[in-house]
Amino acid sequence: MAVTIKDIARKVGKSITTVSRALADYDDVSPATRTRVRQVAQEMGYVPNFTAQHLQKQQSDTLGLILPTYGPRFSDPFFSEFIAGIGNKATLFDYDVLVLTRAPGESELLAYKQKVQSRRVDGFIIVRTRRDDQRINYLRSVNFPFVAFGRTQEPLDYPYVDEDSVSGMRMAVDHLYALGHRRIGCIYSPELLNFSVDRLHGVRSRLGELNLSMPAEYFVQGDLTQETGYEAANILLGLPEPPSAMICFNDLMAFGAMSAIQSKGLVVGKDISVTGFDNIPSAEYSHPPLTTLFQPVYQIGAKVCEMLIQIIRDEPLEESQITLKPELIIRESTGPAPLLKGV
Amino acid sequence: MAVTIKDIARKVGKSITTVSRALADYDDVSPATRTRVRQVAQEMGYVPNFTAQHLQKQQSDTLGLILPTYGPRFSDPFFSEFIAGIGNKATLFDYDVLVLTRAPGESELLAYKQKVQSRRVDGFIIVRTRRDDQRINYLRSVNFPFVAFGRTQEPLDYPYVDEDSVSGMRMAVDHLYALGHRRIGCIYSPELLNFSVDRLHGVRSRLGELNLSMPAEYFVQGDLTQETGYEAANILLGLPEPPSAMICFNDLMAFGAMSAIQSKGLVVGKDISVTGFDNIPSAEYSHPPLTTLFQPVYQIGAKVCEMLIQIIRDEPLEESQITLKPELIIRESTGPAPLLKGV
DNA sequence: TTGAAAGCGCTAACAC
DNA sequence: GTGTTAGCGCTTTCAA
Repeated sequence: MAVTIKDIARKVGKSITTVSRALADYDDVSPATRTRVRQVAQEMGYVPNFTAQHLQKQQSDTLGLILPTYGPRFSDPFFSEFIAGIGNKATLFDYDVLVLTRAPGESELLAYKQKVQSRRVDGFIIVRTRRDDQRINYLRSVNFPFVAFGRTQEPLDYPYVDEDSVSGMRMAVDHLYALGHRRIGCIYSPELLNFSVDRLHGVRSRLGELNLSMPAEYFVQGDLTQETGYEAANILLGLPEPPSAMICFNDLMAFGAMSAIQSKGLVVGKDISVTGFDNIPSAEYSHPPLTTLFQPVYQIGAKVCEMLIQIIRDEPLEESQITLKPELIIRESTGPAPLLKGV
Repeated sequence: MAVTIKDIARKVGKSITTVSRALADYDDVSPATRTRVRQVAQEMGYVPNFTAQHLQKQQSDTLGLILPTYGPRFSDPFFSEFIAGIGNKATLFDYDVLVLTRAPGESELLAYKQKVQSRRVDGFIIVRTRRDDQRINYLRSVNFPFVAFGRTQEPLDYPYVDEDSVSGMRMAVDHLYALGHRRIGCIYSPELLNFSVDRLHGVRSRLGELNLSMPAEYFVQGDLTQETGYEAANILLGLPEPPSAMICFNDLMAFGAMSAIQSKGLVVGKDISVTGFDNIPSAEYSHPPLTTLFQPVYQIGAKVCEMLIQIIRDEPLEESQITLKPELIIRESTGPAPLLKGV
C-alpha cells in the first residue's frame, strides 16, 4: 500500500504534524528533523495522497475542459493542438486537466454544474464560445473561475482570448479582390458559434465596401468538417455562375472544398481559389498548400490556461481580454481570377 | 458555500449518517425519511463533495490518459477521436478522464508513478505502445490497472486492444501487387513504436513472398506528420528509379506524400499510388480519396475505456487481448501501375 | 521545536 | 430505523 506521513512519522519517531511541516518547508522545524524526514520520505517513496491533501485544502489543482463533441467521429486537429497547449502549460504550474466530452446542450450544462458543485475542478476553460453562451452565463452567475477561447455576441465582462475574426476575414476578402476575384463564395460554419457570426460579418462588410455582389446562394453552411466542406463546394460549383473563389471558415472545410474542386477536374489556385482559417500544420503540406489565416491555437491554449491559473490563485491579470490579429498566410491555393469580370 | 450532508441533516433533523444512507439508497432507512432527505437535498441543490467521497472510498473514479506529445504542434486527428471514444464511454459509467501531456521519456514515466502513488487515478489508458514499453513495465510491476491500445514486442500478459498491423499491411501490398505494382516504397514510422515494427514486418514479409525487391532506399522514415510524409515522398521521387507505389504508415503521412507527388505534376492513383492507415474522416474527402486501412479509433477508445472500468471494478473481462483485423478501404489514390515491369 | 487535537466531507461498522 | 463513533490522509491551529 501507499506510504503515508504516518509511516514516515513512525520511522522517524516524530509526530505526523512534524513530518507534515518538515515536508511543507515550515520554518519551525529543526534543520536536523527536516533533513531526516525528507530523506526518509524519499527512501520510502512517499507521495502525498492527492485526495486527502485537497480535501483539506479545499481545492483540487485541477482544471476542467469540456469538449463540445457532436458525432462520434470527432477528429478535429484543432482540439488536439489546443489540448496540448493547455496540458503543457498546466504541467508547468502543477495543475492537472480533466477532459470531459459532451454534446452541447442540457447535459453539457449539467456537467458544468455538477463539476462546479462537487468541487471537482478549480476552474474551467471554455472553448468555441456560442453567441449566447449558457456555459459562460452559468459560470458567471456562480462566480466560478473560467477563461474562454472566444467572445459572445453581447460583450460581457469575463476573461478571454479571441482572434479578431472580422479583420481576418476582411484580409481574406482583400487578398482575393486584389487577385481580381469578383465572385466570392463562402463556406461558413453554424451561426450558433460566435466566431461564425464575426467571420460572416467580416466577409459581408468587406464585400459590401468593395461593392461586390453577395447572392444568398454564394453562402453555404458547413459544420467545420472536411466532409461538409466537400459538399458545400459542390453546391457552389453547381451554381449557374459559380464563384471564382471560396472563403472557408476553417482549414478542414477548405481541404474538403479543394478536393471537390479537383474532383471536377479544376485546378485550385488557378480555376478556383480557396482560403481557410486556422493554419493547422497540414495546411502547409496540402496540395496545393493552403492560403489561410493563422491562429496560434497552441499558444492560445497555453495562454488561456495560464490566465485561468492566475485567476484561481488570485493573481492579477495584466490583460483579461485579449484579441489577437490573425495573420494571412498566402500560399498556392489562391491565385489570379481566371476571368476578370466587371472590373 | 456548497451544501453538505451536514446542512441537510440539520434541516431534516436527522443525523448525517442517516442522510448519507438515505442518499446512498441503503435499505435500512424508512421510506419516509428517505423521501424527505432526498427532497431536501434536491431543494438545497446538494452535490456530494467529490474529494471527500473519494478520500473515504479510496478511489477516484478517474481514468488517466497521458498523451505522448512531441513538439508543440500536436495536431493528430487520431488523438481527438481516441479521446472522444474514451470520454463518451467514461461518461456512461460516471468516470472522469484526466488528460496529461508529456514527451515520452523520464518525465513521462515519472508522471505515471506520481499519479499512481498519489492515488490520483484508478487506472490508466496507454496509447501508442512502444516496443519495450516502460509505462507498461511499470504499471505491471506495481499491479496497477491499465489497458493499452497496442502490444509490445515481447508478448506480455496484459489487457490490450490492437489492430493486426501485419495482416493489414499484407493486404495493402497484395492490393498494390494486384494492380501491377512491382516497385513499392514505404514511408514508415519510428521503430520505437511497436506498430511500426509490425507494419514493417507485414510489408517486408509479403513483399518477400511475392519476390519483389525491396532496396533499402525504398524505405524512408517519417514521424507520422503530414510534413514528414511530404519530405519522405520527395526522397522517394528523387530516386533514380522511384517506386510506383508508396505505402504510408498513417493517413497524415499519406496526405503529405500525395501532396509531394502532385507538386511534381504527377497524378496520384495513376502515376503513383498511395496507401494510408487509419482512415481518418479526411481520408474520404482528400483528393484523390485515400485508399487506406480502416482502424476504428473511436470504437477502440471506447472499448479500451470499458475494459479498464471493468478491471477497476473487478468484473471479469470476456476477452482481455483483442486484435482487430483492419479493413482495406479502396479508393482512388491507388490504381494500375503505369508501366508493368518484370512481370 | 514539537505534539495533541480538530476538522476538511463523507462512509460504514457497530450499537441501540 | 437511526445515531454514535471512528477513520480515510492531510493541514493547521493551539498549547506545551
